[in-house]
Amino acid sequence: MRRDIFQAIADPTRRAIIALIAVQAMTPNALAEKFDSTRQAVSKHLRILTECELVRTEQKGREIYYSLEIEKMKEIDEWLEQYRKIWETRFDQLEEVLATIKKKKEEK
Amino acid sequence: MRRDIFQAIADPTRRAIIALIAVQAMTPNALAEKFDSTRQAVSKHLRILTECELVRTEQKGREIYYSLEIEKMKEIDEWLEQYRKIWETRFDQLEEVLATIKKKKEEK
DNA sequence: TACACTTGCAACCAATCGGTTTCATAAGCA
DNA sequence: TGCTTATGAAACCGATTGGTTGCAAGTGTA
Repeated sequence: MRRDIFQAIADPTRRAIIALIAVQAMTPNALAEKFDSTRQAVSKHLRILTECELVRTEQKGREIYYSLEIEKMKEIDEWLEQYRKIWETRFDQLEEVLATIKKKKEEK
Repeated sequence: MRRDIFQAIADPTRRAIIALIAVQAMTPNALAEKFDSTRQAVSKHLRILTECELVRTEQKGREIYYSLEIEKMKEIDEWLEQYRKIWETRFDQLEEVLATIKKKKEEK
């Protein structure tokens, strides 16, 4: 199935997983302990995260360590960029307005 | 129903709506013309966007203009901030490594 | 080899999602 | 006052989601 990073971060449990493995690599079992749901449910989330290349895996014996593919997170940042431009422009305009007000005040 | 901004941007049609109304306020009818689905489907998306306060509405006669609440988009930026820190740190570390390599080269 | 542990996958299920059609309401216009 | 236009809400539907249980495969260990 075609996975999308925006769909991946839509679920709060997956965002929590992302936050955890961003700090340090973790096994599915260790992750599952942090949540109320079963290990299999966490495993499903990890599969979704894997499908959209948000995580990296490293096998160590019979354990598999999952860690965050931070580069992929930049995709969200890139998407956000167009909107950041807008709010920065608005902020600049606001500053301009404030500066004008201040100037007028000083002229009085 | 409790709405979440991450859930709101998960759908590609909603992201397209966001992109359109970021540029200029639009009516549901005008928006629906841009998509293959019905006006009612677009209306549903607008309701979801409204529920999580991502859009602002302005009634003009019998038309309702929808525009983007850009401030709300900052929430995503704030969430992303923790990860931006990570990739910027990694980038700094990479720069450091490159600088060291360069230095060693020059010492030869 | 036998057993315990870690993991992924398949089957199933209730809830939600994104879409449709139908209908009700409100505003402009002849 | 009718008629058209713009919109939202409700009812319905198939697909998807997030969860479960059960099972199979691979790895470490006594």
